[in-house]
Amino acid sequence: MSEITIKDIARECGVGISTVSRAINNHADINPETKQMVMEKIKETGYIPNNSARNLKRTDARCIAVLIKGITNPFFSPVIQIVEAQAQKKRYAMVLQHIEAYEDEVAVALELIKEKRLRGIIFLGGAYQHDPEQLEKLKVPFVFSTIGITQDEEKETYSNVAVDDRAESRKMTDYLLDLGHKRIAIITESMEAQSIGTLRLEGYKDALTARGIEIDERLIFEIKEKQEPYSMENGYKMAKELLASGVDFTAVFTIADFLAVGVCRALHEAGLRIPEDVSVAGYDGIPIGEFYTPQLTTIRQPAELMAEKTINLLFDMIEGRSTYEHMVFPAELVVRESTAKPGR
Amino acid sequence: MSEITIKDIARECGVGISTVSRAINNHADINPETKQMVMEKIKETGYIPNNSARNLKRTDARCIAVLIKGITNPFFSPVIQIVEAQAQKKRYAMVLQHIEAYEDEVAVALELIKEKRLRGIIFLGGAYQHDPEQLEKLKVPFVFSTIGITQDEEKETYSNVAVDDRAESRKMTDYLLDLGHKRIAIITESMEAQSIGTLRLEGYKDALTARGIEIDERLIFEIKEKQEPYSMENGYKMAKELLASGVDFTAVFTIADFLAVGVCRALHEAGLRIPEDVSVAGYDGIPIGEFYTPQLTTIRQPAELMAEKTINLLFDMIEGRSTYEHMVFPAELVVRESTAKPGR
DNA sequence: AATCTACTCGGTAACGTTACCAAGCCTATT
DNA sequence: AATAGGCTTGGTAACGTTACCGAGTAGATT
Repeated sequence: MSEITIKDIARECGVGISTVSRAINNHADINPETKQMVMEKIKETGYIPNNSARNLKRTDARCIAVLIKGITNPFFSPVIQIVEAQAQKKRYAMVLQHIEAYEDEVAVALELIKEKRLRGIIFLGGAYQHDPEQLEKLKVPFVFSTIGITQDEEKETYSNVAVDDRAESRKMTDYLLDLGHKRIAIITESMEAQSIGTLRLEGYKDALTARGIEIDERLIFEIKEKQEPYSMENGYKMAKELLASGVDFTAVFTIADFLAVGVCRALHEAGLRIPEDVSVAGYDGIPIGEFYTPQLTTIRQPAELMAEKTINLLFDMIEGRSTYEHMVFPAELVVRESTAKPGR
Repeated sequence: MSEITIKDIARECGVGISTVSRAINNHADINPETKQMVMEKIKETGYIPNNSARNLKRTDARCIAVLIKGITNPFFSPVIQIVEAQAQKKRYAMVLQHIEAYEDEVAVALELIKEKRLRGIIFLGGAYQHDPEQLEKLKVPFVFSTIGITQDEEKETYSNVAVDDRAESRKMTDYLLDLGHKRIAIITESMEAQSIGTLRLEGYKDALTARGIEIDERLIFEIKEKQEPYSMENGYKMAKELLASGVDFTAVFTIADFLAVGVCRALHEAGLRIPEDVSVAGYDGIPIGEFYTPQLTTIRQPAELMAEKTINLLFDMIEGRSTYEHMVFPAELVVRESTAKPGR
């Protein structure tokens, strides 16, 4: 049962273990013939180096991690792929760590750094506020991606790549207002979760107050569900609540496309036509929005571009070309079939 | 920059490193007071044990891995969550490894086993045929989940938890035939990929031949795309091809719900009504099918149940209560809005 | 008073690998 | 002929941790 080690290979080949190590790691100081002989033996025996031992000794481990909160979000999918591709190009390994909504991403990151010899971390999704002292402890370059930006000036201690959620949310709300909608319901995350949802709600409020429209709390629907807030099911449930409440509205803005899908279904079941009777707008720009009927009006985040900038920024930090940076990307208002002028 | 180690803790506490190790690992042979003192120091200094060193020495690592091909599949999401929860209950760590469609899952698994001291592996998605010799090398219990079952008797060498894709696919085809459809187009994966797509196509053919209907190759559309075959976009493209081909059909059966969504969109754009003009059926039972308009008729796999059985089976194997088993679960034909009697 | 047991604890040898140093051999240079 | 320097190679000391052995202390038993 005992595993085969580098020593076994060395013995079988009649060389020293240093030589085997050199063969494996593409070191310069080795005779090509010796190297080939060793490599053949390795392939023959099916030997695989023990990475724990490697990481223990090595000084130049090339490994980064991506920490994801909520793996279901299809928005992350291209991000992961791009990051992985770029990492591979730089000959870095990438580990993917999925964490639950209630877990503390920074604590998990700390463990991860020790375990692997991590050179960098990318955070996907999650809270936008962290204990600076905790972050300090990471001691490894890290980039928050898609976590929203705040107005705080103390944001100086970390890097992030994001969309200005508040401004983009306002953009969508302004668009709906421009269409002539006056009573816009919004379906958002629980305010307690310090996540992007909070910022998007702020943007909604900004737009209304800028036009002197009073904010009607009855139009704001908060999702209590903590586990997986951005789900179609939650959108469906909230829309049912909205309909049952009897409050007047001509448009629904959800802070995620998944929610919008659920809303559309609920409205459809209630016999309401979209967009003739009610307009529905989402946020994220996930693929389903393009193939749903009606196609969803949304705010599309430049996922691919952001992913590329994220990984590049991380490597810049790892290689000392940059300390930290804050990149804000413009998102795009994509007008499709689900929104129109109020019809009544 | 040097990391803080167990030695530092021992020195600071004025005890031996063995004592610190005992404190960390909840060993019995330690004075509760000493333990508390050490633990406080650890918390104070922010020390985190180096997992590489641990895994190198340890004999009882408690870690399993889940290997996923194609992370975007929402079908896997509940599976991962359930597996993780069960693992946690058993105090096992779980690592998630995402691999590309073209990668060899067994080879990746081999590396993973060495790196972490894996006690078991679960394969999600991927080919259903593997080199038995390669599998032999794993030397660690593993379970294939959702990879389809074959008729081969040489399947004796591994465990799997699956749905009888061929039979279920036939079930759907029979249902469409019973409705009165005679010309059913099928959108499937490339035959080269030895994946579930192949089995589902077989089921389709079974149903037709059983009724003496000749198989019309013009109704079979294979997705060439290797990267991410089960996408809405591919469904859309294939449906466009189907429409452009001018071949007659009254129903479309896709081997994945995502494909069905794309098909629906393409049909909608072509001015065809679902199900009045064309019936559309999917496979998988992902959430979007319930919230799409029209709601999709599909084959729903019991994902949660399968996940639970998978992880239980793996632990049975790890703990020696079982060697290997083949579990086949019945899937459910869910009839919803997207299918009806042919209308013409 | 002597022995025994239970409870603690420290020292040390691994675990499998890589980094580093020293040494051997050969060819080219002085 | 002697030295220098480039290629190769092997030996050995770490890396940070846990398993194991042995030993010390205290109270309980003979």
